Amino acid sequence: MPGALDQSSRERKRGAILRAAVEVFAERGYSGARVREVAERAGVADGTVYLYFEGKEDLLVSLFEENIRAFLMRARRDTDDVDDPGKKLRLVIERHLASFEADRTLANVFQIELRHSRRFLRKVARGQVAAYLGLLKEIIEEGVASGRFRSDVPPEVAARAVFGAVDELITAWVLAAHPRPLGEQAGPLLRLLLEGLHARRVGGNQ
Amino acid sequence: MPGALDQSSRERKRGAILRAAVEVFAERGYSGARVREVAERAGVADGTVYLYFEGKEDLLVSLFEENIRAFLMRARRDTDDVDDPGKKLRLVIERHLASFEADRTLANVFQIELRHSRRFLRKVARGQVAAYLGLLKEIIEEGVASGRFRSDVPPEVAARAVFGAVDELITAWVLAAHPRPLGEQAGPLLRLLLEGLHARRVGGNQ
Amino acid sequence: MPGALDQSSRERKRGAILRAAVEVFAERGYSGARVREVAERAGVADGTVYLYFEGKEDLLVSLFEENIRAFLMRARRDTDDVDDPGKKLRLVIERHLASFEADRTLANVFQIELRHSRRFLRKVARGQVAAYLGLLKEIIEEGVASGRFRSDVPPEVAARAVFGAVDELITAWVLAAHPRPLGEQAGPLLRLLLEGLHARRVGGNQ
Amino acid sequence: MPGALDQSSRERKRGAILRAAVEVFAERGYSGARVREVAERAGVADGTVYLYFEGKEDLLVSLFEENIRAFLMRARRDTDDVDDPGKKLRLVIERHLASFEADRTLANVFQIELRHSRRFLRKVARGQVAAYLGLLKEIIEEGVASGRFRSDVPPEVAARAVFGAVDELITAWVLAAHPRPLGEQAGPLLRLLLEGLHARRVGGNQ
DNA sequence: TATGAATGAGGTTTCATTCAT
DNA sequence: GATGAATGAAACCTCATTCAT
Repeated sequence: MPGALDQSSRERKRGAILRAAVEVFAERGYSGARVREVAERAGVADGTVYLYFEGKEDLLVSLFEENIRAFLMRARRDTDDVDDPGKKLRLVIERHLASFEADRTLANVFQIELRHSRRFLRKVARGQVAAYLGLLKEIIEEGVASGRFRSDVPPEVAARAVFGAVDELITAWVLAAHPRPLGEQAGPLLRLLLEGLHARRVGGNQ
Repeated sequence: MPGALDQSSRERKRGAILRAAVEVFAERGYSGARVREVAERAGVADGTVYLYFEGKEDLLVSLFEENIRAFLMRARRDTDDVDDPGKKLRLVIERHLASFEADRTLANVFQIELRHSRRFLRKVARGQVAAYLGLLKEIIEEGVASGRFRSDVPPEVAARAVFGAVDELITAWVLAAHPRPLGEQAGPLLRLLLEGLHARRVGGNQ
Repeated sequence: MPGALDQSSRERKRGAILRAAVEVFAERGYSGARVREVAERAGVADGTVYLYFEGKEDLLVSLFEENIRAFLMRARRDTDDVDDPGKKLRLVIERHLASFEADRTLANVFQIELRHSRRFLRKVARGQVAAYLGLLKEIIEEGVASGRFRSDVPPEVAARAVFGAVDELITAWVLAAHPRPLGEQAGPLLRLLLEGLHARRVGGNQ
Repeated sequence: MPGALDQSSRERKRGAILRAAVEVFAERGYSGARVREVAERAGVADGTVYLYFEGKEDLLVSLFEENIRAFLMRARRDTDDVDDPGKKLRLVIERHLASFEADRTLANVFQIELRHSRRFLRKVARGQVAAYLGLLKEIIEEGVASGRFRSDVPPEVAARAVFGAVDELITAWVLAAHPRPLGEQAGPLLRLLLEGLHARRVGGNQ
């Protein structure tokens, strides 16, 4: 089958371009990034990028979708055979934080470059992020249904608040010159979200 | 002093340009916005914009700084003679939500365009946003000191989480086609942040 | 006569603007010079410059015309009661070199900024420079008529060559980081122009 | 290597752009010239100019450097096997005049546009023009060493004077509405430079 | 499939000049 | 006369994308 490229070779090249894109986006920002530089680092010609992706923005979209899809799969697997919704939330958030802590370059792109325009933000918000919010909401709904979570906070609002809190911690970590480990912040954050700010009387909190 | 402009006249024109800028940024996004269009809507010549601002970016910076400064002043005034830190938090967050709900166009610019690049995000994060986070942190520290807030969540982390949760709700509201009133969400959000997700037994919280 | 400005006051202001212009042109070059800076240094408002000059270019024209007119008057007075055309040439060239050596800032403007465009160069070439070339030509023609200068070099060509040689020495002096005094070069230059490069036998020239 | 351009094809396009640039600079002057017009005349897109040159100024620099380099090579070849320094000078000057007479458009650019700013003038003066002055100086030094040229005119000064005289004749020719052939002026000019203005006794000059 | 030369749209900013006061 | 705020034209260059080879 001359001329035809086997799947794995295609995938390998595609992956190389995507990895180069993460680097360049992280270093130069989305609008500062040149397609040419992505191509160079991936070891292909400018035009080749367009054989694998629709354009510069598609690079960002693909980057995002593929990573978040993988994250969601792992998150769902993590929580599948857990019953306690509080524990589920803990597992998801810990994975969320850990995923980014493991790759600050990628975190940079996710927390910052991904949000560079309204159009893009909308696209992102409606796609995989909505799925992630959906997962959070499901967990919270389960919690409410089982009576473990309070029912006077709409799961929709709670899910967003949880997401926002985690997201903000990560953004701060990405922007900081000398960030403190994200993992350290999971415990306090969960205490806050699950137990609230108020001090409890005797026997206190968790 | 012929030729010289009195202060109020200057301020009026400056304000007109700034308001035009909010509109254009909201409609077209920061990079899609043209200085010419801002000038047109403000009823001045292109060059006049540069008599009042250093450039396109300064338009965004000024917009941001001036609005957040005003917000912070009001927030501090709101809370100055309140003792209960929980109530303080409530007042600040309510004002935060209300400020944006009052001007969706401005909200759009704040939640989205202001974050269009890392450089800008950093600038923003270090300036007035840091001051806002500082206010939240102060309130939380007071709460911890008085024993009303739990001490096992570092105020730094709590402040960021609170900010992130509020910020995310606003962003969702800005992006939504048919958003539900932000004001409605203040109550549940505060319940979540102050009391936590966990249900309390009889006589519980609130 | 209220409202009317006496002549001397007008002249004083005009002179101040012109002097400021020389400085600014010398420092920033013609196209780099801002009318505003000229006005500032002269201590007047931007618009005032236009009450005394037609515009930026007229500043340069006036600068040039007035200086060269003065130079020509002095040169003619210097040579009026000299008979020897060789000596006349010497006096004119020495004054030319000395005039610039006395004011390097002005020299800078004359040798460089004055030539910034074809249109300007033409205007300059046809005006006072033509008068200067005319003076040189007259002297040479006298020399030819009196048999002291050779007749096989058209005075027109000779005048231009003389001017070009002097002009080039001055330009080099203006551009040099550590220039040698211009005065030193008058002697050798005149020997070359009057006697030529060829060595003479015994008792030769000079 | 699909997509790659062979050398000659590159050179052809580069040459076309350079030729177009000479025309446009000559017609409109450096600052009046638009890159777009250069591109149009060369039959390429605006952006293509930037694939071959760094920018508008590089167009002028390249123009200059390449032409003067070629001129210098020819001049050195012309004089290589000539002994008499007077004859050498004649050959160089004749070539200098002839080169420009052959291309008035190019002459225009060289005599006028090339000198449009101090920065540029310096760059030009330090590069290939310095090499040309060096050639003239060498010839004169040889003449002095061999006793044929007088030793009381520093070769440095003589070289500049010679250059200035030639340069001025060319500039006049470029600016003139109805110029007289440059070639005609070589003889008188050389007589002046080699023999001087003074008439010689019996048997005269040359 | 891969290449990379070519394309060409697109916009901020400066600054000489004007003119209402 | 003097001021200085306002005007608005004008153009270089970049870079995502295309397409002939």
